[in-house]
Amino acid sequence: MEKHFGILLDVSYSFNEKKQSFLSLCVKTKKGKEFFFERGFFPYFYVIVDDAKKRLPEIESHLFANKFPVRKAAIEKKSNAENVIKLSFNNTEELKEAREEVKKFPFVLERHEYDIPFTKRYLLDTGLAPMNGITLETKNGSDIENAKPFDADEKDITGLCMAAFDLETHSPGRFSNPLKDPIISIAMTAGEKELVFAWRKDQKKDASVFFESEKEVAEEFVSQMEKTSPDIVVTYNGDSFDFPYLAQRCKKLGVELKRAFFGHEPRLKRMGLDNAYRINGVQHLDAYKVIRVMNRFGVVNLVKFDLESVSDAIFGANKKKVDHNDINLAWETGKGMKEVIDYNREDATYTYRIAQRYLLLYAELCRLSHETLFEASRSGASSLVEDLLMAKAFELNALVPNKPEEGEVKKRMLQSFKGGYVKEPVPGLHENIAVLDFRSLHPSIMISHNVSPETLRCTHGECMEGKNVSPDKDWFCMKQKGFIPTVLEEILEKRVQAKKGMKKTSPKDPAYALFASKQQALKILLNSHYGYLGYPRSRWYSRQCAKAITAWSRHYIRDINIKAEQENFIALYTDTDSAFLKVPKEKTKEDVLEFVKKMNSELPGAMELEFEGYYRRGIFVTKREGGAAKKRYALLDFDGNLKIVGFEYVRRDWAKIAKDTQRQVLQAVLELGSPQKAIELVKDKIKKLREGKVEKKDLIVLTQIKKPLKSYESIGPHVAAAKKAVARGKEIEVGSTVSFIITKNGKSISDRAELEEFVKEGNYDADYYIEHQLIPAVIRIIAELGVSKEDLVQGGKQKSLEFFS
DNA sequence: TAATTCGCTAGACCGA
DNA sequence: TCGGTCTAGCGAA
Repeated sequence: MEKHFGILLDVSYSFNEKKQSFLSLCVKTKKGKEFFFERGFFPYFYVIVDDAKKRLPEIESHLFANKFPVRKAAIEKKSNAENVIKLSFNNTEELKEAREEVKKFPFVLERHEYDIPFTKRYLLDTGLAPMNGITLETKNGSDIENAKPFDADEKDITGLCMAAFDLETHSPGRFSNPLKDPIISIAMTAGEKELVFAWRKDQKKDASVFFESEKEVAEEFVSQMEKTSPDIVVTYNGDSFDFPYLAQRCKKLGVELKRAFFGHEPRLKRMGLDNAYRINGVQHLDAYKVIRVMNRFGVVNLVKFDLESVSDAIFGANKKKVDHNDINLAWETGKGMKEVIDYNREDATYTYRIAQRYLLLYAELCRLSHETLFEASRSGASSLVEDLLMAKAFELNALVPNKPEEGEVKKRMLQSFKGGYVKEPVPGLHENIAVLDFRSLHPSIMISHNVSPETLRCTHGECMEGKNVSPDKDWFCMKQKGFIPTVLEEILEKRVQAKKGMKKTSPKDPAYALFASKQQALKILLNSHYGYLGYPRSRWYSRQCAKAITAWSRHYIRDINIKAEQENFIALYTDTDSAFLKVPKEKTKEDVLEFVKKMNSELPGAMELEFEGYYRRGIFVTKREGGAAKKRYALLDFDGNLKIVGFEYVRRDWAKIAKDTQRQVLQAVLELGSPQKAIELVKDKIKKLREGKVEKKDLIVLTQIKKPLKSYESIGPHVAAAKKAVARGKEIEVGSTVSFIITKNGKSISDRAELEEFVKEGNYDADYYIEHQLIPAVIRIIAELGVSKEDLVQGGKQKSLEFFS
C-alpha cells in the first residue's frame, strides 16, 4: 500500500477489457502529474417501487435488454423516501439502457439520479472535489484503494503550473480561414516565462523573425508546452478561436498537437450552442468566459470584453491593439513584425494574468460544487448551486429531485411571482439621508423562516397555525430544519470565517487573497439560491418558496419604514432590501444607529439590518409622465463623493457626452443646491455640439445585438447600423456590442445611425445629440430645481432659486 | 442553452 | 404628423 497526496485536477472514465467502467483521476502530486485508477466504483441510479422487499428479487433476476442483469440491487434507506432500490451496473452504457427499461416496470413509481454523469457521481459520493486536496492509498502503483479529500491551502493552488497561449493568424479575407491562412506567431506565457514563436513569408529581410516556417513555429510551441507541462492551460476565447484554429493547422501541417498535453488531444465539447475545448488531465480555462461569468456575478462590471478593454479595466494596462491589417502587412512585408510579436506576447501575458486573478475564486467554486475547473469556469449560477445541493443531498442521505421535463419547464415559465417592494420616492432634493439595508436579505429570510421545498406546508398542526406563516399564508415547518436552510447556514458560517480570516491577515499576505476569493465565491453561491428556487429548470424548483421569500422581504422592509416613521424619520425611498430615511434636523446619525440597533434586536437571528451610509444630499427626479422615478437617484456624501444609481450616467447605451454632462450636473446641483452652474455647463456643451467640435469618442452609443439581425421586429438604431455594416461586408455576431453614431445623413434616427468605424470625425447630427442625448439626460435633474428646457436652449432667464440657505 | 422580478426610457410602428 | 402601443435594452435589487 502506498500513500499519495496531491491536488485533484480531473476525472474521466473509460471501459476495461471486461467492459466495466472505471475512473481515471488526474492528480498533481509532488512528483508531477499522475493518473490513478478507481476500478471499484460503478454507475448506479435509484428507483422507488411500491414494495421494495417484494420487488428486489424481481429486479435482481431481470435481464435488461435480454442481455445483462443488474450488477447489484439493494434496498437503500433515504431520509426523504421509502422503498428505494439502488441499481448498479457494470458500465454507463448498461445504465443508460436500464434506466429506460425500468420506466416500463409497472411497480416502478419513480426513477431518481439517473442522469448524473458518472464522473460527477463519483465526486459527489466520495466528497472529492477538483482543485482540492486528495489523499490516496493505492496498490500496484496506481490502483486506488481509498481516496479522501483534504482542504488544500492557497499555496497548493497557486503552485499549480499554468500556461497561457495566444495565436496571431494571417487574415487576407476579413477572417482567418484555418484551411488556408497560416498562423503567424504563437505567444506563450507561463509565470515568468514569456515566449513568442513567429515566422514570416520572406524572412531574409527581417532578422527578428525566429523560425523558417509555420510548421516550425507549431513544432516549437508543442515542444515548449510539453516541456512546461501545465496543469492549467489558458486562452482568451480559445474555445471559439485559438484551439480550433491551432488544431486544424496542426493537422494540416502534420504536427502532433497532443504531444503538448501529455498525449491528450484537445477535444471539442458541445455545451449547448457554445463550444468548448477540453483536454483530459489539463484544465482549459478560457479567460474570456471567466470574465463573462465574473461580469454576470457582479465581481467585475464591464461593457466590452475584448482583451484590451478587460486588461485595462482590471489592471489599468493601457494595452495597445494591433489591427488585423497591420498584422497582415507585417507578415507580408516584414515591416512591423516586432509590433506584432510584442502584441502577441502581451495578449498571452494578460490572458495569463486574468486567469491568475480569478484562480483562487474558481478553486473555491470547484470545491463547493465539485465541478472541475473546466466545468466551473463555464457554469452559470444554476449549475453551481445545483451541484452544491446535490453534494449536500448525498451527505445528508437524501434523494435528489429529478430535472423537470420540457413540458414542465414550459408550465413553470408561465407562472411568475411577485418580487421585492419598491416605494415611489419623494421627488426633489433632500438633505441628511441615511441608507439602511438588510445584509443578504433573501438568504437570511430563508434561514430564519426555514424556507425549503420540503418544509413548505408541512403536516404538523402547530406549524400550520404557528408563527412561521408567510405574509401570503404559506407556512414552513418549525420542527425540522430544512435542506436549503441547512446548506445556506453552512455557507454563511464559512463566509463569516473567511471574512474573519481577511481581517486578521495583511492584504500583502498571500493568504489574504485566498480568504478574499473564498468569501467572494461563497457570496456568489449564497445569493444565487433564491433565484435558483424560482428558476424553471431547477431540480429544487419551488415557486411557493420563492414567493414566500419575497413576501417576507416586502414585509420586513415595509416594517422598517413604519417603525422609522414612528420615530420621526421620513421614509424617502425603498427598493427591496434598502430603506432611505431622511433624518430630521433635531436628529443625528447616532439616532439612526440607535434605531438600527433596536430593529436588529427585534429581527430574527439570521437577519440583520445594516447602516450603509449617511449622505449630505440626495436627489430623486420626476418621470416624464409624472410621478417620481424608482431605481434612479444620486447621493452626495459628506466627503463630496457622488454616488449615481440607475441614471443614464451608469448606462452603456448613452453617449459619453450626455453621461459626463449628467454627472457634472448632478455634482453641481447636489453640491451647490442650486442650478446656475449646471445650466452653464449644459449650455456650454450645447454650444460645442453645435459648433461640430465634439469628438467621435464622446458620441458613440454602445448597444448589444441580442438576436440574429433578421429576427428583429422593430429596427432600432443599433440594428439599422449593424445591418448597414453587414451589407458592407462586416460580420456581426449575436451577443456582440456595436458602437454607433447618429450622423447627418438620413431621415429617421435609424437611417442616420452608422457603426462608429464607418463615420468620419465631425459627421454627427448635433440636433440629435442635443435633443435626444444631452437634454434628456439633464432636464429631469434640473427640473427639480425649477429650470425648464427653454432655460437651457434659448438662454432664457435663469431662475434664482436657492434651495438651501 | 442555464438565477429572479421590478422599473425606466427610447424609438419604431401603426392607424387615424 | 399626431398619439398610443409595442419592442428592445439595460439597470437595481
